[in-house]
Amino acid sequence: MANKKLLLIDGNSVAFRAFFALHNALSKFTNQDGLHTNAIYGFNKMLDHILEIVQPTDALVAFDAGKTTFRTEMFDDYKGGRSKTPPELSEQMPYLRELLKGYGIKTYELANYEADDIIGTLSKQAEDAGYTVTVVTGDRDLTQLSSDKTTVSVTVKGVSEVEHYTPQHVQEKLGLKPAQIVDMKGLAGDTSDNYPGVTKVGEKTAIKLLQQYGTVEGVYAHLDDMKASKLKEHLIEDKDKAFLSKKLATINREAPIEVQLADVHYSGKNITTLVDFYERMNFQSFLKQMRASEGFEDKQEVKTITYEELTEKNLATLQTLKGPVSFYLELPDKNYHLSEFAGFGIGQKGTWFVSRNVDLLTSKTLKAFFTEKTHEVNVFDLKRTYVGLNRLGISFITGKNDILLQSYLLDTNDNSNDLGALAHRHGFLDIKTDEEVYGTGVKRQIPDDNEAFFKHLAAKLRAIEELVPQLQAELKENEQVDLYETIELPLALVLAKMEIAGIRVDTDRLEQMQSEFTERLSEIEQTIYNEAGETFNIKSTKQLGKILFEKLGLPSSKKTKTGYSTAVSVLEGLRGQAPIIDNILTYRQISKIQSTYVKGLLKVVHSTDQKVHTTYLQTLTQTGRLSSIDPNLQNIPIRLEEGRKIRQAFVPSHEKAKIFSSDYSQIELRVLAHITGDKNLQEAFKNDEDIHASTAVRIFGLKDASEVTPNIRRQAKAVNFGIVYGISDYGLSQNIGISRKQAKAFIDTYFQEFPGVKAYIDRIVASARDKGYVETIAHRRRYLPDINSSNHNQRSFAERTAMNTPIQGSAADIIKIAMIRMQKELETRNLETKMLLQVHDELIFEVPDEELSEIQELVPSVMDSAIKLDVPLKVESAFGKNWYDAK
DNA sequence: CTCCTCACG
DNA sequence: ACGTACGTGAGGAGG
Repeated sequence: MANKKLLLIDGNSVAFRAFFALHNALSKFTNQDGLHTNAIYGFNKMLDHILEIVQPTDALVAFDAGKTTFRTEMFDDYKGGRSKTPPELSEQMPYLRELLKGYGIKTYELANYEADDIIGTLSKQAEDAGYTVTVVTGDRDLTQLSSDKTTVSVTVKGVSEVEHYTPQHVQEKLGLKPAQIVDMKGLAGDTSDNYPGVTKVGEKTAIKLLQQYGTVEGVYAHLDDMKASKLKEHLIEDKDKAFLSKKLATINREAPIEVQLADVHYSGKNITTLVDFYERMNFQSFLKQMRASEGFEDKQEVKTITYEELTEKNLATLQTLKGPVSFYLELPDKNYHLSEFAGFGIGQKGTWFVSRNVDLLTSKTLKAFFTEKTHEVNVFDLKRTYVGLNRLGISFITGKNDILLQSYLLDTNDNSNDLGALAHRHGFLDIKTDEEVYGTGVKRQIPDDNEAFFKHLAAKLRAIEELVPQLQAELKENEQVDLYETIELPLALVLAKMEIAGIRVDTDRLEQMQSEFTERLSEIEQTIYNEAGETFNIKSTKQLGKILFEKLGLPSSKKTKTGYSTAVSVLEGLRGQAPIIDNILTYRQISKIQSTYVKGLLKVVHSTDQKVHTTYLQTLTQTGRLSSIDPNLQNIPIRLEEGRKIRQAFVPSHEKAKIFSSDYSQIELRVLAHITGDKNLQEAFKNDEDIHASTAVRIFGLKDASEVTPNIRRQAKAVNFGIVYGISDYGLSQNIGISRKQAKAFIDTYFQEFPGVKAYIDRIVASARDKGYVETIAHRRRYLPDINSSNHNQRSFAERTAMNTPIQGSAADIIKIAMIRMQKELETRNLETKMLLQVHDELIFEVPDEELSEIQELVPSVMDSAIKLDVPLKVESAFGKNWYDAK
C-alpha cells in the first residue's frame, strides 16, 4: 500500500471559521429560498484548495455529535459560556453534509466524543498502517497530533488559506514538541473552551516552564526546586486544575469509533449531484468552474432526447398531437420587441418538433392546429411569446400554463428568466441553461450546429411539460390558483398588448430640449469652474468631493464607503455657505434630465413608428408590482417643473386623440385602513377627509382641520408614509428634519390614535415569524427568512418588509385586476382607446376624441370597483394633448 | 462590474 | 449597541 494519503477534516470547526470569515457578506450569500450559504461557500473553497494540495486517497469529515461529551462529564462547564451557534450557521449544517456527499467524502460523528477525538483516533490508526495524514481544522489545539507522518493544517484569516503544522513548525512557533501542547493547555487553560489552568499563567509562562521541566508532571515533580514566588504559590494552589485541564486538552486517540480506515476511500466528485447542489445554493462561480472543468459535458447526464425537424413537408404530422402541448419561441435578445427569431418548438410526450424557420408558424396548418380549442398550450414566459408571435402577425395562440409566472408566484425570488435554471430549482435536471448552450456576453450566440440547438429546444419543451403538473399542484397547495388564473395569466396578455401599442414620442420636442439644455449646462459649467478656480468633472463625486471639502474647505458631514458623500441631502445643508452649491445642484438636475430622459429616450424610440415600446417585468419585484425597462416609463419626471416638461414629448399617435390618465388616490393608505381594520383610519376615508390633515389633527391634538398649517400637514404626511414603510424614529427624523426624540413621540401618539394599525403591525410580524412568509389580499406571497435572524439589522429589515409588503402588494393586486377588466371593457365595447402605461397607481391611455366622454366615465368606474374594500377607493382623472397636460 | 446618485410610486 | 425608512431602473465614473 504505497502512498496512502488520508485527509481528515474537523467539520464544525472549519464551518465555524468559514462562517465568520464571510460574516460581513452574510446577506450576499443567500440562495433562492433565503438560506444562508456563506459557511457552505467558504467550506467549499477550503475543500478545493486542500484537495488540490493533498491529493488524498482517503478522506473523512468528522463532526461533533452534540453538546455533552466525556469531557463535560469530567468538567460540567467545559465549553460553557460559549454563545449559541448562530441560527444562520446551524441552518447550513445539513447542506454542508450534502456538499460533502457531492464531493464523495464520508462524514462521521460519534455520541459523547468530539470531532477531535475521531480525528485523533483515525489518524493514529492511519499512521500505524503507514499512511500520510493531513488534518484540517480551525483549532490550533489539534496541532498536538502533528508528527512525522501527520501534518495539521490550521485555517488562517479566511478559510482557503491554511498554515501547515509539522513538528518542526510547532517547535518554531511555540518552542515546544507537539506532545507538549496539552501540557501548555494544562498550565495556561483555554478561555474559548472555558477551562481554567493555573492562575496568572498564560501561554508565555507555560512555555517557559515546559521548556525547563518538559511536562505538567515534570513541573510538579520539581516544585521544590523553585524559589518562593507568586508563581509557585499559584502552581501549588491550582495543581488539580492543571491536571484536569491537561486531561481536557488531550485528544482521545482510542475513541470507540465504528468507522474504519477501509471505509473512507476517496473516489472523487459526483458531478451531477454537485451541479444540482450548486444550482440550489445559487453558487454561480462554482457552476462555472464545473462547466470549465474537463469531462463535464460527458458526465452531465442530461437524458438523451429525440426531436424531429419540422419542415413544410411534414407539417401535417402535427395532427398526431392530441391534448396539451408545450410551445416555445426562441427570441434570444433580452429585448423581444427587436430580437431576431432563432426558431421554435412544439410537442408533447416525447414527440418534439423543432425548427429554425419561424415562417412555418404562419402556415394554414399551424393556424388550424392552434385554433382547435382542444389544445392547451403551455409555455415559459407567455408575454414574451405573445409579443414575438404578434410580430409574425399571429394572434391565435393563448397560453394556459406559463411556468415562469407560476414559479414566480410560488416564490418571488424564483424569477430568473432562464428556463433551465428555473427547471433545476424545481428539481428537473435534464436541461442545460441558455448560458451553457448559447454562451455569455459577446460570445453569446445561437449554435450553428442544428443538433445542439434543436436538442436544447426540445429539452425546453420537455421541461415545460414536466413542470406544469408539479407547479400547478404547488399553487393549489398555496391557495394561489386564483391569483394565477384570474390575475397574472390574463395580465400577461394585457401587458403584451400595452407594450405592443407603445407610446408615441415627439422627437422634435426632445431635440429642441436637448439643445436648450446643452447651452444651459455649458453656462453653469463655466460658472462652477470659475467658483472652483479650476476645471474638473462635476459628474465625478470623487473629484467634486475633493473640490468642495478639501479645496474650498466646506464642512463634510456624511461619508460613503469610498469617500465624501455629495448627495442632494448633503449639498442642501451647505446651501448659502458658497454659491457653488446652488450651481452644482442645478447642474445635477439638468444633466440628469438631459442624459437619462432626453438623450436616453431618443436612443430607444423605434424608427419605424416613432414610438417607445417598454418591456414590463411581471416576475421581478418582491411585492408584486411591475417594473419597466428599456425604457423605464415608470420614472418619468413629475416633481420638478424642469423635468416635468419631458412629459410634453409623450403624445397621442393619432391626431384628434388625447392622453388620458387616471390614478388611485392614496391607495396604499386605503389598503392599510382595510387590512388593519382601524376604525379611525377607516372613518377618515369613509368621510372622504384629507387624510394627511386628519392624521395631523390626531397626532398634534388639534381641534379640527382648520388648525392644520401646511407645515404640520407635511409632517403628518411623512408619518403616514413612515407607517406604510415600516416606521423607525430615525428614518422619520431624517425625513422631516426633526430630532429623533420628537419623531418617536409622533410615532407613539400615532399608535395611540390608530390602535388598529399598531395591532396589525404586531400581528403581521408575529405571523411572519410563525409562517415564514406574508401575503397580500390576493394571496401573493413573500418569504422572509431573515425574520428570525439573530442579526439585528437583517431582522429589523425583515420586520419592516413584513408590514410593507401586504400593503404595497395588495395595492398592486388591485390595479392589476383593474387593468384586466379595463382591457376587457375596451375590447367588448370595440373602442379604439388603447391602454398604454401603468405607473403603480396610475393608468395612462390614448383616447380618440370621440371616445373621451365614455372613457372619462368608464375608467374611474372600473378602477374603483376592481375590489371591494372596507373603505372606498377614489380615482382621479385628467386628460390633455400630451402627458404633461394630462394633469 | 460596483458604487453613487437620482428619477418615479 | 446596532444603523435604518418600502419598491424600482438608468447613467456615469472609476477600478
